[in-house]
Amino acid sequence: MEECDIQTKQYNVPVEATLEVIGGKWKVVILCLLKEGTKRFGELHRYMPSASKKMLTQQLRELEEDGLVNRSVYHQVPLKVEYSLTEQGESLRTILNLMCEWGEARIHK
Amino acid sequence: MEECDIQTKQYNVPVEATLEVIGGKWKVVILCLLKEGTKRFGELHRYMPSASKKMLTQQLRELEEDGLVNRSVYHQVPLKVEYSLTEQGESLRTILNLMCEWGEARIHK
DNA sequence: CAGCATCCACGTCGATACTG
DNA sequence: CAGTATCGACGTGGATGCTG
Repeated sequence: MEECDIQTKQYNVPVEATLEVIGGKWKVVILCLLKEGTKRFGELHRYMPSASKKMLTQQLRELEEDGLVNRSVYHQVPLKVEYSLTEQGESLRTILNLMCEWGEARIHK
Repeated sequence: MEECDIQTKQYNVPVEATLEVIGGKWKVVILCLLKEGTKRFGELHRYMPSASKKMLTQQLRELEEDGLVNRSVYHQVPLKVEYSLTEQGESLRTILNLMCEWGEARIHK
């Protein structure tokens, strides 16, 4: 991705700005898991086994850069890293909840 | 994509079922445009010029197959095709509205 | 106008192996 | 445990030209 300055970038449809940060392949899934509480890397990975560690790391890094997710490292052995929603991430809670509910409704129909 | 039977497919996180149908690169943008009213193919294309006709067609077809979008063909010359939300598509309106608002808030912050 | 068919460059993503 | 590094296959998606 080249330049992505959200301030200068032009959008014909405002929702494109939203997709820019949560449009990644696994991002909404990650956010849905984190809205239930802080989680460690391996824990996230267990919930989404079809995402490789590489993918998971990549998506988490981007979410962190965009200010939606917090990353806390505990320098102990074995290493421990925890992920959680930032305030920005929390502001998506309503949307995430609705998306989850919509999915459930679609499965059980 | 191979088998995608939503009834038999297992999801660790229910939102995956949602992403299965609206996770495509341009689907949410299309749905956001259609929630404002019926639109023709060319009209949609004008609102999202960075999506090729091929891409737009592909995404519309998938949305149609998943029952979110209606396709009406008027056999006149020149040909006229209109797209609109189905009832299933309408059930996403709240989510789409919130996503748009969230995007606008992020742009103007 | 609203597509479809074809070709092909490019980037994404998985697999594997290694590290602090 | 939580990653990083590297390689290479594959699929996505752009460009172009044609059609009902």
